[in-house]
Amino acid sequence: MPSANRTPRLRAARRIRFSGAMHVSFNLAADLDPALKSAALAAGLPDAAAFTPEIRTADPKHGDFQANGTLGFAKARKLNPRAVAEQIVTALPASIRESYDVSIAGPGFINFTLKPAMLLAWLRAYSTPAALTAGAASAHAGQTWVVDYSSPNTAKQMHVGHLRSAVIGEAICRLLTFTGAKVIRDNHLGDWGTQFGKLIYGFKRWADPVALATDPIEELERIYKLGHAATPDDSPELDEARRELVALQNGDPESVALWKKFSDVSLAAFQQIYDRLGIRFDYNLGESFYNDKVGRVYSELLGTKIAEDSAGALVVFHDEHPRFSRNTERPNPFMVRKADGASGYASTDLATALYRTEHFGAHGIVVVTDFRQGDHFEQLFLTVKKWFAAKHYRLPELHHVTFGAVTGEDGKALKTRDGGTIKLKALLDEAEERAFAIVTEKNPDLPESERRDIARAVGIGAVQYADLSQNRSSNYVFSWDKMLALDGNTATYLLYAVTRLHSIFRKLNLPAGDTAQESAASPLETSAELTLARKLAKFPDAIRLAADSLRPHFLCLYLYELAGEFSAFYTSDKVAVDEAPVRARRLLLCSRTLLTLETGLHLLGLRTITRM
RNA sequence: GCGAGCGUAGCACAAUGGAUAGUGUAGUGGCCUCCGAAGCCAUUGAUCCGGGUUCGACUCCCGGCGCUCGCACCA
Repeated sequence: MPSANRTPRLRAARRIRFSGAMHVSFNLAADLDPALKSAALAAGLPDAAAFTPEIRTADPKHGDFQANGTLGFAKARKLNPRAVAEQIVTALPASIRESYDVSIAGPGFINFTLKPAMLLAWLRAYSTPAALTAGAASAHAGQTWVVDYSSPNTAKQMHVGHLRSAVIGEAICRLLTFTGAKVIRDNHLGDWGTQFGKLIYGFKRWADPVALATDPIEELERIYKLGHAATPDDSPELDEARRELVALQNGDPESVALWKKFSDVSLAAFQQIYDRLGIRFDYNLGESFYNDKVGRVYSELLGTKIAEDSAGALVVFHDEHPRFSRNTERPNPFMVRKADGASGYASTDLATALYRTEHFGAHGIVVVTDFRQGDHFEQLFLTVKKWFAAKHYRLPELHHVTFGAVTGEDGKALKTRDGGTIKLKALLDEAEERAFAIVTEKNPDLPESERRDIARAVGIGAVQYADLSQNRSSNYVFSWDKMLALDGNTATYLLYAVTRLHSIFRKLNLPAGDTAQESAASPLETSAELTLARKLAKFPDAIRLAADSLRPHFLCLYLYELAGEFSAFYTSDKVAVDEAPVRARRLLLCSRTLLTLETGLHLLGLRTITRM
């Protein structure tokens, strides 16, 4: 029987070469849509040109992908959906049949299950960070996106309410970069406005040089509170504070020097937080930067008759809109210039949108703030659209990424002016301390410096992940235990999976994610291997979902499930077995899982570690 | 008053109009002589109420109820 023995081996060898040479799409589901459309035409279905396959990733118990489109298509034409599905499936091109097991289920769903050989071909094709990046980079290739996030007020410490914008914004930046965009990170600081009159007023009276040297931002915050308390409405003190503001706006050297000092001190303090969160802005173009750019906004909005005078102020009504029309009980106009001639944040935001479009050539602008500013940004975007259309400026995509406010135990939003808010620095410190205690308990033999480093990654990661893993636009109540949880669907679980993977390669004395021995891999076989491989091949879908919707929690969910499949695989299938082909294919899975988890976690802004 | 967002097990969350609504945590019961138990396996438990659209609704529409927030010179 030598020939019978020989033939399959030859075929297998050819198969591998063939798989290596043929094009394997990064996003596998993308191949199904055109294939089903042409199958519908080839099957001669009535009105086949109108058929849309509606490809979705499927519940794993049904397969990898499913086509839902036959149901609606058949019903609308009084056809039997299962019969339609059968005609389409029969007409499917051979390439699809080679890659998938195809079945029809229930009322007419078409299910596609990737064949093990196709899974392996995909895993071989996307084996490096460069391959993943190249695969993902088509979505926003050649585009420039400006992301406006964090954006705290200067002269105040960041508190827990500032966390969400910073963490979500950074993850969005990384997702956009990964999908091919050139991203400009812009910190739109609140560094201009009436509060600086009060701050200078207070500074001149109560500044403590010693405190200013040791903890400047704390001292500035103290001074501002004093200044605010000392200048009640209609008081002569408030008039004095206003004079300070006018002096600043008129360029009085002493006032400008003070203002500059406040900004520098604040930025330095913010950067300490940003460093811990892995954030580095390209620009810190705060409101002050647009101070001399609002004049053009006024004249162009007036010239195009988009803005009008109302009670002495310059405002924009959107009469076609139910809420922003002048014809409502309590009109809510977009206030471009106040009656006293001063600019507000509407005018600086308009100037900002123009600057980002003209100077940065933005294709898209993303602003990350909590939902309370929803009306403002809706009005802003409506106004920008009319303005840019009237002046024939190119209109970028405008996105307001909202999220719920962080509230206290009473359900009320935390506010800076009230005492008792939790400082962001204190939160991060506490996170690291809790993580350090756990690391020390679990792994007391590691040197302290390494335990400290691990605690930073785990503790900060827990805080980041807590904010990223939920989509909710409703508020959430701040809780130390919730924010710093280290069990369950948390960063800890994902980092633990990463460290186990590193440990496997360490034990075998192979470089992390080693791919050298993969050619020896035998076909995927066990249930745990196949389940893990299927999950790995869904990475592109998770990226697409998260990047398209600007919702990082889709990526969190995917990574958590991937780590779960890995943990199950790790428990049931030993990697370091003696049979070389089995070991090779399991190491291939480990290598790819490590690559995917680390790539995904870095996209979320988390730092990964090799031991914990 | 007008409007927006939210309402899913005890608690905290998920579900791009699809199949038996998923997970964590807490509870219960198992699993370390064996690549790391910060883990794995099993199990109890839920869509605010009432209509509508759809072959199919947590999801879309209408009407209630509840919570949070926004509504002219603060940002």
